[in-house]
Amino acid sequence: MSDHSDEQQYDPATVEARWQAHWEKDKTFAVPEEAGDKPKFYMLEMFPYPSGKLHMGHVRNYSIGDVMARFKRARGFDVLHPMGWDAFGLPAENAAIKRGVHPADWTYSNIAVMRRQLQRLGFSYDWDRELATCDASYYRWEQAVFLDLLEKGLAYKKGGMLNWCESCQTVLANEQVDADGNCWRCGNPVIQKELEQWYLRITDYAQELLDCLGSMDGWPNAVTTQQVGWIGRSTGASIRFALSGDVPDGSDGVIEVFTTRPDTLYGCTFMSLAPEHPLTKRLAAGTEQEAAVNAFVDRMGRTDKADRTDAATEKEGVFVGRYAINPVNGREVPIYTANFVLADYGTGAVMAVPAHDQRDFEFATKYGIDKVVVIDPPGDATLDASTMTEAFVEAGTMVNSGTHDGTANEAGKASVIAELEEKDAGKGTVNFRLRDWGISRQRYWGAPVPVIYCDVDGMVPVPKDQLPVVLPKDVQIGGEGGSPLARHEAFWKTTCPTCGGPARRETDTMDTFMESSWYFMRYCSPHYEGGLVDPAMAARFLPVDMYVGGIEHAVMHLLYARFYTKILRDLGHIPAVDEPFTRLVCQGMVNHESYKDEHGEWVLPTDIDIRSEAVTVDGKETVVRRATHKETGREVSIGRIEKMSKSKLNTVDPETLIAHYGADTMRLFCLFASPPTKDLEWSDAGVEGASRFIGRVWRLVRRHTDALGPVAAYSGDGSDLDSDAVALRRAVHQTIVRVTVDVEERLQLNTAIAAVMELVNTLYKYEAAHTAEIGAGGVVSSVMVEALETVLRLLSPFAPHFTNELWEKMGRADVLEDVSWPEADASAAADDSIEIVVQIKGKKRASIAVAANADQPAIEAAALAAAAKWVGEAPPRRVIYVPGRLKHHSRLAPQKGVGHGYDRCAWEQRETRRPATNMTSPSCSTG
RNA sequence: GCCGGAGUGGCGGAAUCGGUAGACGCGACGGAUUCAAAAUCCGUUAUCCGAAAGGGUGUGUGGGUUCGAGUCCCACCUCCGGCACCA
Repeated sequence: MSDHSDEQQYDPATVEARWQAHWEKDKTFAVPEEAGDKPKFYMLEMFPYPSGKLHMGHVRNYSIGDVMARFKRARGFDVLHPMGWDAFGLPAENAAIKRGVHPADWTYSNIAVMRRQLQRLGFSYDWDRELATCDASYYRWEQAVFLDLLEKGLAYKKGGMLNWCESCQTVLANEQVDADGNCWRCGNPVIQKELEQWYLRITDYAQELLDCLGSMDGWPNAVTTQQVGWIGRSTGASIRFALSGDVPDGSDGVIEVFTTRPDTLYGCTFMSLAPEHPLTKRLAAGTEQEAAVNAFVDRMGRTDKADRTDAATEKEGVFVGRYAINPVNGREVPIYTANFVLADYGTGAVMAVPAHDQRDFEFATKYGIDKVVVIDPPGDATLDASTMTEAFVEAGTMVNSGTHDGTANEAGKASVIAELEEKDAGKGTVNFRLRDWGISRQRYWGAPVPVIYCDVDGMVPVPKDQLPVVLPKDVQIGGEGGSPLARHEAFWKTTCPTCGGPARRETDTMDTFMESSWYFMRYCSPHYEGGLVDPAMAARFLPVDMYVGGIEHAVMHLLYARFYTKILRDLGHIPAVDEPFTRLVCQGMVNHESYKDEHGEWVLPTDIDIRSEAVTVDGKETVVRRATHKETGREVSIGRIEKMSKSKLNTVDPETLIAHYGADTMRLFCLFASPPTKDLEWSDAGVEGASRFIGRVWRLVRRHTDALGPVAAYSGDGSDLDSDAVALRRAVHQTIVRVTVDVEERLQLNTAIAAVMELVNTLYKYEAAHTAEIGAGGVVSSVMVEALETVLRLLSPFAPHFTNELWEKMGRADVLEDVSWPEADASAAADDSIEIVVQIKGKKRASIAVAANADQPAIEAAALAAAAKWVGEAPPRRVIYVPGRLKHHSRLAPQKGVGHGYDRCAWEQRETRRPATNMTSPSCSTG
């Protein structure tokens, strides 16, 4: 009610709106057109899918990025910090089916909502660079690149068994099927379906994609190791086995296998083909096995791939009725087809060595096939195939292997390959687990593949001057299956660019990961008409210096984007860029407690009341949190802390919280509650704490602006200050160092905020002890102003609204976005007195305060005196002096003029303390 | 099974190069202010023994290296993430 308290009370809604309007009007975050003297910094966060509204994960992701963008700006960089929309994709189509909204309308209205939410959070984006991947002005360049890839043979069409999601009605790339064989997006089971589709030859780049990982120091280990595993390089040999007997139709009489164990070739006793291998049925044709093989292959074709390739599935197979000849020992081995052999890895055929491969062992045991030992364990032991219970897969010495006998098996790999090469029956080779990237999607809401089919000329690329192939808006989107484009005659009916005759357009659209593979390039020159990126702007801004996003994209988006970067480099668009993202930060998940009622149903956090109760358990008093339902009053059980998800009803809505607390509070909480790379546990009490801190700073600054009016910050050398003021300045300048290191080097934003909180606590104490002096307007006032200004400057990247408001209230004419990052004054930050901890045998026994410039003998003397009680009369046997140890700054106490421990002195006096007669110290001896 | 990551007070988390474990925040408790409450401000808060001074114990478990270990080494346990019949 009183005007004074209103003035002291911080009102986020009005203050934040004011600054957001200012940034928008002023285009504060636009990058200068021309590159000047400043270095560039390209700060990027993964752009969102416009699903409807922001969730907490977005708030956290973008808060982290915004701190870095604003910090780098203050550090003197030209910061490129764009935002846009990953706007193609299935949810738009599903919404259309469910609610009758057109995907475009749904998408653009979601974008409008989410853009407003982002602006409401005060992020420092250059909105003039905003892009949406569903705009034809964006995807036309993707289509142009596709045509280049087609020309170079890097894009091709191939039929085969594909991952198909029945629920999404489309194919999926291998990366998009999770470990349980479910769709990455909808979670429904993925089945196999025979289809033709478009692929990009990512396998051509497998080696480079792998090689570069080794030097990508700015990426988290978790991501690079995942990518290494996904690429899955293995070295071995390809070996040609000739068929025994007459050669069946359609075969050149040879079956090639890939193995990583050429050293076991002499132990090969059969061969296994994938059921889908082109020779499987042909080999069986005309033999008495024909019917059995056909039945087996057909049955496998109907079996779910996830089940078939589950390691727990029992191995089974059928003899195909023919034999192959082992090229090194001439042994005739039976050929089987087996369920566990994968058609799309290696050649789809494997040589089987049951004694040294567990899968082959199980298969051979089941079907009574010979086992031949060719590797014996190190030492004198020899293996007996008839008594083995499992395959011997470890290193050993080669036996039964002709001239290789006695060779260590590792060396034998090379010598067997040499023998194969000599006999022209094989060679050393490398295989990758990575498969080509399937990019066709049988859906509407994506970028059309720019290709036309003509009965006369076959597949004809759309001429570049006819791009873009625009996605038509007037489509019938229904759930009846098949792509809406395939039912849209005006779209697919066209004429052949070559012969002018009637032709049909490709109705597949591209995987949305295509768009997200190069959007960061388009941001460099989003309105450029001459190509996908203006070469000058690409040269100026690429690569991205820091990229922040979720780890769920470790092998999908992040692998595709790396591949696409290399493609575009080789096409000449970005000649100097090998890798897109110099530093990658994967932020942790946002988690929240989950709640269930007595029926085991999930309950919303907003529907319950939580209270703490003191209870006595086993005579010990502890605090227990209990929850009750607001409406029913029934007890609700507090469950595990889980990732926020709609299904568990444990989400919190950013919009509501922003309306209540303001953007600064939300940002501060997200950044303070845990370091960026770790999971964050949502806590309403924690949000309150962040809000309280802002209020605390607000009141502190307002008290002084009211009392003092504009006062210049202290600029002297400290010689005119008393010890308390010197100590205060020391705290200020030490905080500058801490925050700078935490943000710039460690990306430890939580401790950066904690450091400012400490400084604010110190200021409160100083204020209480020196009210009169501060109000007097003299040098002490200016020291206080220096401190307050520093707090605002250090806090501005985290909470830019209220800091700007206070900056203005302090009488500053500029805005914090134009104020450079504070520089610490080394002499002001230096301690005059430091605390030394004295350890005896590693235990802390005393601590002494010494002058910062005290030399070692003086410190040792003081330490000895302080530790006299422990050392006794005899001199210590050994003194360890550890200079220059910076310890945490937690014990700052400016009023007392006590510094903090930079040095340490440890004492050891093993023998003198414990006489040799002490039997409990056998290791001691009298010197 | 293989590959990553993590385990620290009642809770979220600090501890930068092997050198004072528990910064900062939350919660709790006490005090000030208030008619009262909220808000705010101040203080206490790992644990055990002790009136205190002081001391013992303590970073998932068990060993080891070191004057000294949350931090390094060895062997485990638990949880999270990824991959998994890739020959």
